[in-house]
Amino acid sequence: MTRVRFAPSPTGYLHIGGARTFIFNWLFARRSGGTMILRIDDTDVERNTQASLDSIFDGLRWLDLPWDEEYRQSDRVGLHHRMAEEILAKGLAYRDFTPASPAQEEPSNATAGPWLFNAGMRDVSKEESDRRAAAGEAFVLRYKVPRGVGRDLVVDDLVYGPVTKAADDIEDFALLRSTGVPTYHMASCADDADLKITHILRGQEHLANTFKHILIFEALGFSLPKFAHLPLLIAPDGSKLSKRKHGPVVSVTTYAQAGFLPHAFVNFVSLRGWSPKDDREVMSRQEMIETFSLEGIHHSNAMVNFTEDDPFDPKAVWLNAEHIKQTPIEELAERLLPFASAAGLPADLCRMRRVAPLIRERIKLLRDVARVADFFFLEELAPYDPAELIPQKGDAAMAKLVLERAQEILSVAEFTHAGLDSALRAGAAEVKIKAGQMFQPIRVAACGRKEAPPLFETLEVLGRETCLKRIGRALQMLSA
RNA sequence: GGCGCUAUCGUCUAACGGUUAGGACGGAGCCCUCUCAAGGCUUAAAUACGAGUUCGAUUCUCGUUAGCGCUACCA
Repeated sequence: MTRVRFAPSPTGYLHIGGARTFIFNWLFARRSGGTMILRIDDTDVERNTQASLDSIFDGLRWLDLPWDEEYRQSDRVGLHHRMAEEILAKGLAYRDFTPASPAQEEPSNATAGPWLFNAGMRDVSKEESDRRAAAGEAFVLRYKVPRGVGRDLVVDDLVYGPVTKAADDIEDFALLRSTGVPTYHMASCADDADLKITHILRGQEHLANTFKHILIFEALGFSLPKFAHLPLLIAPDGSKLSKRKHGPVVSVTTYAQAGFLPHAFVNFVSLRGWSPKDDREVMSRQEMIETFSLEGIHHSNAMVNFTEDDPFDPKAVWLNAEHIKQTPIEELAERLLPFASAAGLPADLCRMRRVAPLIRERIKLLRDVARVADFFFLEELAPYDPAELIPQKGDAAMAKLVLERAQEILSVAEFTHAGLDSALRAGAAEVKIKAGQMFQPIRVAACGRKEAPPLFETLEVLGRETCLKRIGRALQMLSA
């Protein structure tokens, strides 16, 4: 039985890269009929925040890919300690009493060569080590990486193939901090083993850590899970996406708030670093589950494009538009409504159901509803330039003529697409102008701008009363 | 610095060792059209560099270069 997990640490909001790791795990689990586990890796007490935790849950719930089991590492420290003790008892770890030095935490100091271990500490006798520990001296528990025996470790990665690293190049990494809190490596491996995780799909930044994890599994006598590392998502500057460096543009919440459809986001993110290899791009959830496989995962990093003025990758926006076009009207209306309300429009679901079909292929993000459809909901049109009322190759007199004629027509015309179509075209013919010249002043009068959905449907939804009122207002503006 | 990973149009990607190196986004142009969209068509745009193996290399090997990641008592 396949068991996979997504294990975020609540040290920042959920970002695109994390979301993709979750999505790939989810897809892999669903594809294989396995179990998807969410595990909150909150061992870094210093940096954990409730806000981050909330952001992670908000983001994951928004994706709408439900998981099956949920754990929190802080509930399981007993287990981590037991396993760390076991490694120590087996003589595969040792206490390092070297005091923590801030200098050592700065990676920039490592230019002289790789740090591998603190000299002397590996060889402190068991008796002395026990005595100093019993006396209350602080220590870091470190894994005693086999040295000088020419041992090679190999990760048989499901994506990258066999990757080898000499044990001599691996530093004596920490298992327990001097505070007694288990490190990520310790806690993660202990939990993966205990939760019987079968496949670990995670970002490639962990590929190098995997050798340490193999050592831990080995020390504990557990069989290894399968590893599959994912190429990184990078920013336009080429660096790995990071909340600290790139800010809210990489946050899942930013996409949600802009009006991405959750599945469009999932679709977009899945296509960075994975390909169905058959040129398909717009895919349903079911299609993705059926198509997903580790074979399609690449080895090289994928870029997510965003700029100061445009936080969203054009491809993501395009995919969102495609999914919007495929969304049934009723569902679309429901999803649009909160965005209209948030923009301060007095929108209601009933009216939105009629507006949705008119804007469905005119919006790329749900929030566009406010920009594109405001005039459907506003009682009073926002001020606009009366010059807009003047048709192509026409003048103010023509605009006036058109609007007066429109007033007469719309007072009596049947307010349906067909009725308005024939009545307005006939009107244009009577005053001997082109249909386009007839339509523009009416459109601007009704919508307050030149760009709008097709005229007849628009008038129909607006209704006779509103149309006449707005045309009257436009006429006033022309004479003013 | 050490170790690891990677390298196809601007971006995402396709291509049993044999293709005019394909698709998509974005760009440009044309068509359609009551505006805006949507849609249709056309077009520009890539195998990082150098060797080797081979009848033949985007594909395999080596080197160079470049990028990224790891090198913490962060994950």
